Amino acid sequence: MSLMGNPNGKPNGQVTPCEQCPLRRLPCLREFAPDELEFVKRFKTDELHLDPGATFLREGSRSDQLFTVLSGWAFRYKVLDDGRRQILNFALPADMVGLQGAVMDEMEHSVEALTPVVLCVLPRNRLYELYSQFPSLAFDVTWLAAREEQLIDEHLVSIGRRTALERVAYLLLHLYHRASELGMVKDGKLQFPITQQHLADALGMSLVHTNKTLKRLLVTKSIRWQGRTFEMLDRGALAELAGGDIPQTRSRRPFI
Amino acid sequence: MSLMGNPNGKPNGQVTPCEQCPLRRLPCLREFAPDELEFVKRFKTDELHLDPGATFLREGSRSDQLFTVLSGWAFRYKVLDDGRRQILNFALPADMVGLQGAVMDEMEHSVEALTPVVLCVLPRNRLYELYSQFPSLAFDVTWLAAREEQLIDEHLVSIGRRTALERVAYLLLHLYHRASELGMVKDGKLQFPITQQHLADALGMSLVHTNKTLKRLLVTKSIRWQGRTFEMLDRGALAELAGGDIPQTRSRRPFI
DNA sequence: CGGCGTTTTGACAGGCTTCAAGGGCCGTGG
DNA sequence: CCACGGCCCTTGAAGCCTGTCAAAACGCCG
Repeated sequence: MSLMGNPNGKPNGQVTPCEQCPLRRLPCLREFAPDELEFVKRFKTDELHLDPGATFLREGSRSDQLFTVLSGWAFRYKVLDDGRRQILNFALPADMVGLQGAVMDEMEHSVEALTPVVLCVLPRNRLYELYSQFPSLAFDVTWLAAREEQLIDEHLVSIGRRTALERVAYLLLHLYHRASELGMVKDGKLQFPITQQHLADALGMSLVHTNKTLKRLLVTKSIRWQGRTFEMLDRGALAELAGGDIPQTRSRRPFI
Repeated sequence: MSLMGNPNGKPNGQVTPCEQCPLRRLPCLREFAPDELEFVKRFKTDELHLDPGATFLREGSRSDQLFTVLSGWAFRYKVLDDGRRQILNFALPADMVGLQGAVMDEMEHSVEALTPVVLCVLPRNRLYELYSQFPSLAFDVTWLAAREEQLIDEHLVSIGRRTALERVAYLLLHLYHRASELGMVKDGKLQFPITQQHLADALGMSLVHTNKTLKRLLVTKSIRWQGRTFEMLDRGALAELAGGDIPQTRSRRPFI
């Protein structure tokens, strides 16, 4: 795999042992059984530290590995020939990235880091080994894939059928909700590494109109967003504007 | 599972033995190994025959089974409180439906038959058994999930970033392409069970504008669409209007 | 201080939705 | 056999929503 455009890609640095994986501390994630943990330890070949802006998976390329996000934000996207960009969704800690490339031929989308990102590296050619030896983990991979599809489905509804204001409100609510589950929210405040251009490209809107819509949202005082800090002031009001709150995931979420 | 609104749901009819499964005749699908076939035979508990319009998976409900489409067309969709509908994608033969519901808690979308549909019924509570005993089949399930996500990704790009004309052209090209792989096209002609309302709901456009855009497309003479028959006249021209042809799937596609 | 990426604002054109109404096709029932 | 209703397709008109163009303000960093 190449890390073009990433001045700071540091493969083979210190690899955090899985026992101390930051993800294992998260209450929203399920625990590994001892033998699973043992297997995953051997499965993790490397750790990657990326700078913001680094594209670590590229549309059209073949990837030899798949990743789990250990920390930081990233986003999946596709671009058309003339440069139009569509952000498909955002990847946060505990999200798996690159499964499509691992299962199929080549990547059909790219992934870029928004913040400094730490990735757990899993070798693509051993994925089948995981399926053979640990069906429970294989099931978890499927769980993760199914959940991601669910998120995209909801996103599709937004872009297809929601008004501009609803779209913005829903996406912000969605991201806040996910970050909150991961313990990234303190006092209703969240470090938010997204620009309005990202928002626009995710929502299928122009930058200008995104900005004006966001302004309309801000005067409702349901949220505050200054600099890189996002603050939830009135979740109920925001959910109202979004046309409904986020559906809860009941089952215990796996990670690998 | 309930089959509300389906006057003709015929469970427990004659179940086609897997050896004679119509899908196995398709050259685009991979073969089962003998022991896989043996297992799948025991895994298939039933066969469901549905009428057009039957909703066989419903948003918000728990489903005890997942399905493989053996024949016919269906579509996945979500509706907002006020009735706005978004079609997420279309399901054709060899597509798996309901995996989200089988892996997670409850369905986040509904699925409705467009034509008479025959479904292969697989019990949800035995999915883990499949994962334990046949990692190769488990891998196939993941493959199918990954591919579906890929299709939705592309759809998301359409809705978010393509013009109305490009959207219509791309979706028609996409459906034609898939139907073609499945041997449903003869002489460039295809039985097309979709109304303009379906197109509109899939593309996130109004019915009126979909109609007018379709008219613009028809005068290019790249396609013909009369009654229930769709005919491809100039695929190159259509691909041009769509802003690119469909990316080919290289790896041999599995089905279960 | 200068440069660059991001955020803001205004103006304007046109794409798209909505409202409205008519036509065609087909199955049902008188 | 014909009338009727339902569903789908079609078309026109009006106006809002949204994209594009342009320019300026802001904030951050070397």
